[in-house]
Amino acid sequence: MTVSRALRNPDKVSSKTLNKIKAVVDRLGYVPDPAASALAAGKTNVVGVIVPSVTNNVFSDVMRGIYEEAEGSKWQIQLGNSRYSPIEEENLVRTFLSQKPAGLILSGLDQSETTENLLRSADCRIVQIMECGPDPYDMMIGFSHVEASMAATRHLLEAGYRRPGYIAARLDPRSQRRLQGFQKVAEEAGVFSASRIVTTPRPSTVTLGGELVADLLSKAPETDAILCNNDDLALGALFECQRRGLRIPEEFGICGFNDLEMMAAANPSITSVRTFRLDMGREAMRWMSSALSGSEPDGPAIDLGYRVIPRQSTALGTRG
Amino acid sequence: MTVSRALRNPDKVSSKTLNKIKAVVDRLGYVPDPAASALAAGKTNVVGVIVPSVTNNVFSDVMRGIYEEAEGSKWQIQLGNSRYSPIEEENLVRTFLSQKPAGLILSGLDQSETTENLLRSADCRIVQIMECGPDPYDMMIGFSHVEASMAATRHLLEAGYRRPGYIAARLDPRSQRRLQGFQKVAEEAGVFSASRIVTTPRPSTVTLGGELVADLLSKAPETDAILCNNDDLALGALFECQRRGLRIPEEFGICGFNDLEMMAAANPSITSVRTFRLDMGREAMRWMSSALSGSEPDGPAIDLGYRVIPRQSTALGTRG
DNA sequence: AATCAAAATGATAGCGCTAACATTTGTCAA
DNA sequence: TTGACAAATGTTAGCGCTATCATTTTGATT
Repeated sequence: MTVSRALRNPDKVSSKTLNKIKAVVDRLGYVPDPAASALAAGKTNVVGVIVPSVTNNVFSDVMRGIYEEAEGSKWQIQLGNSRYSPIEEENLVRTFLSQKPAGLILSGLDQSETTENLLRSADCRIVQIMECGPDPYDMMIGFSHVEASMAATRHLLEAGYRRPGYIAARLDPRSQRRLQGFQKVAEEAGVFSASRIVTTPRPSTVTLGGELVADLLSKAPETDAILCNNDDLALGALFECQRRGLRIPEEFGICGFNDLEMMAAANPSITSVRTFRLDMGREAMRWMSSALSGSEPDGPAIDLGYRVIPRQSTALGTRG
Repeated sequence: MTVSRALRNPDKVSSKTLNKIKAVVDRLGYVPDPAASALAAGKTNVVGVIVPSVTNNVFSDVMRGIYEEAEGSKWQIQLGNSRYSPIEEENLVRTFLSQKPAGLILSGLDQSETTENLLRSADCRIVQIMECGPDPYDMMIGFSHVEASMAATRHLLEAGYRRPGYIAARLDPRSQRRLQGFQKVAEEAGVFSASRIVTTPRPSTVTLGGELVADLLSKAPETDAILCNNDDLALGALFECQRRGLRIPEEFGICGFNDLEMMAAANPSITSVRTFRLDMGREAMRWMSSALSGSEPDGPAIDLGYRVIPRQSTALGTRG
């Protein structure tokens, strides 16, 4: 028993015995069995993380933030990949909960009803990431996708573009909201046209960005700028425009979303909406840690915001 | 006991009782406690995966392959991020092994001595990925980085370039071997110059690709082509060359490594060495599954190879 | 030295499952 | 009907920890 204490709570044990124990542990190469510990204590040090994709740059940044912050702490990250499917998400939540995790970090607001019930009655701390919205399960860290894309659309209009389009691949709920933001601002400015929206259920790639732009230009050749649902599409769009000899930004403006590192390096550099993915991961894990160690975070939710980063690809030079 | 059997091994139980049990399980919402199971059985369904980076495109493809193949099986993936550090890798191996995993998938051949000892005496199946080499712990799936970069270098020479350079960021062991391959072929062809090699310990980004090319061109302005340690650098190099007005491929050839999807979409499209990352992940997990269910794979190791994909960025048109 | 509270350590039971073996039930041939 | 054997089910113990409470030790105070 004293050994158990020494290993989990060293300051509850006198330094003399502590040293003795350490020596023996070293000599024997003893490592506690987490399964036995979990069984006896009825809880684990596992923090489950559920993301819709492990390939996507956006989520890999978030994950890196989480891993960085968990590094060196007692919390053990376990990753689940829901592949954008609410059903797989539900299964993952169930699996994770059966492990009596200390906490759960998951993306978005759009869980299935069953998942929601599971989570509301779950005996662990929960951080929702990627979005801000009402009625969090517990804690929430994200930003408003609607507002972010509204700001991007306004930027296009302020830059002087008058016939903006939108391209998007696989429309997950967050992408939907970004499209809504675009539509709202475009309508308010009287420049909205449904024919300038091109989407596909296929997952987004750079190549697809080119194809979507090609589609868009054949359907609505008057289009003078696009807001892209993400940066991969934006890069593909840039390449396609260059192949067509369209001058950017003079004849055609391009704005991405997320501001991946490559956007600044492109030629011309590409305007994008910066989102704070690494910070989101870090903050989510930091909140989780402090909640688990008893100190409640300030509020139930934090909005990390966004920032439109104007670059050459929309630098038309004329104003409204 | 019959319930335990019914849940793990349904065909050891009569269909009558099985149905009864299923009904009750459903009604009660019973979910087995994995910790208790692990403790009693002395083993788990966990397959630990250790990768050096979760952000890197290369590893995220591999991970996706692993997740796809594990999907629906009883094996539970647990991911560890060693962040290119042998010490963190050692800790992860220790942590994973304390969980009595069914298997371990890890990258590369360059474990620390302690890690190697841990793994050699580990009571679980092991698949090494990313590289092929001698003396596997257990199973091995990868390709030869030396040969792949040798082929890429030969491609540059055959395309007609005569003063090839090499740029690389953070030189992990696999990158080192790629550089060696370049050097070997270049030396054999009598076109090697150490001044045309530019490296940095910083992690690679698109921006960095531009900076490295700028460095290279100021140190060795005669350079007429580069082999890039990865595709991010290649893309950055392309942009930087375009900014400088260097005509590609006529004045400067660019070859990447990995053949990320965006290489084909770029303008001009970028030559790269295709590696089979998704397949590597899938095969690794497939081998793991079959090894764990008793059917041994054919051999201890498989070489997935590579393929140079010539594109516009090296299409000089002249031949050696 | 005697007293007492606080700190440190120890004893016991049990977490929920499964391995191993024991027992019961079912099936078929003689 | 009986015995022999396989299939199905049941019994028991214990996996390696930790919660809880009991006991001992320590150290400060009278």
